[in-house]
Amino acid sequence: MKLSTRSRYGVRMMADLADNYGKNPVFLKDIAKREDISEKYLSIIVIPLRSSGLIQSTRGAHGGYTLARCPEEITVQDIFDALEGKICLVDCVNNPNDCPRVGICPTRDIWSVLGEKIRETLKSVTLADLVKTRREKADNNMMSYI
Amino acid sequence: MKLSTRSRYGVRMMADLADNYGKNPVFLKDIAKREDISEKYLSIIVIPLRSSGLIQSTRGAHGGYTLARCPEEITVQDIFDALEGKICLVDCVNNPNDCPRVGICPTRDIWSVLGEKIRETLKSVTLADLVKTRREKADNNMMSYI
DNA sequence: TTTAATTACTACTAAAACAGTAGTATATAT
DNA sequence: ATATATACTACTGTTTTAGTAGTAATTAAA
Repeated sequence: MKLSTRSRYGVRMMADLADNYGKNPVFLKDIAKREDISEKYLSIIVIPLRSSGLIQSTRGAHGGYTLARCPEEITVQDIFDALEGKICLVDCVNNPNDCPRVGICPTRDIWSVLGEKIRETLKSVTLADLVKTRREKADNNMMSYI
Repeated sequence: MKLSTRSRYGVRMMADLADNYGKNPVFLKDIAKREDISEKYLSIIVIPLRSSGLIQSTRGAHGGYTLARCPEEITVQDIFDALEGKICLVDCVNNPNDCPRVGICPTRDIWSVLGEKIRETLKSVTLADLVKTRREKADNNMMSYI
């Protein structure tokens, strides 16, 4: 079980946008530079984030991206939904009819519960939380130089 | 995020063994038939289960597999450990030195927490639990015929 | 109205992971 | 001896991942 770079980069991108919330639109180029991610790759990842309504874009010179809602109202779960589709560990959880063993299988329930726990956890973290820890970490780094 | 068939089949196989705990060793052939999984494939999956000490095997005619401990003392987490290695959603959680951004990255903490939640959940389910739900489901199926 | 800067979109590709299959070797009860 | 099991190694087709490449469309500003 590994997280895809797609999801991880997506969350980092969103955290970056959250850190710049309330300011001018942010260029993909700058996010890519700050987060050390290929701009081309980010330009693919950004599409589902936009089409799912989490961010807004402005084209052309002085364009860029901004969060569509405030950081408090966007959870990591929202980002996963946009980038991975509904997290579903096993098909039979969402499509019981696909598997003839559903009625007797004792393991299906675990995957269902586990998926729910994951969603729950991801839902409990907002972009505002991420910004907060990012700034705390930045402060700590500053302090270590003094 | 999908679970691999490897892990899922492994858990089903272990649940099957748990259901036969205390009896004679179980043939892979029979597990494969009952669980509707390729015997050849199971024969690969079974190896790490054995080498990690979760099951014992007897070779030759009248051979087969048995649980090495009682069903109450084997968790789904144990099975994942054997089949997937320690669940690690992102490398930087276990190997902080691999990523230069560890000191400032606000997302790493989430992956760490999420991994812990997953482990916690998987650890809370024992093979005995699985056997119990399996038998309950079997009973329900019986009832529906009356 | 041209130009530079930016997002939007489509297609392609190399590498890795996944899900198995095939075949042989080894052990053991009868 | 033989039939029946596990043990082990190597191979293979498919899918997913992690990108790259190139072009089109849009817009602010000179």
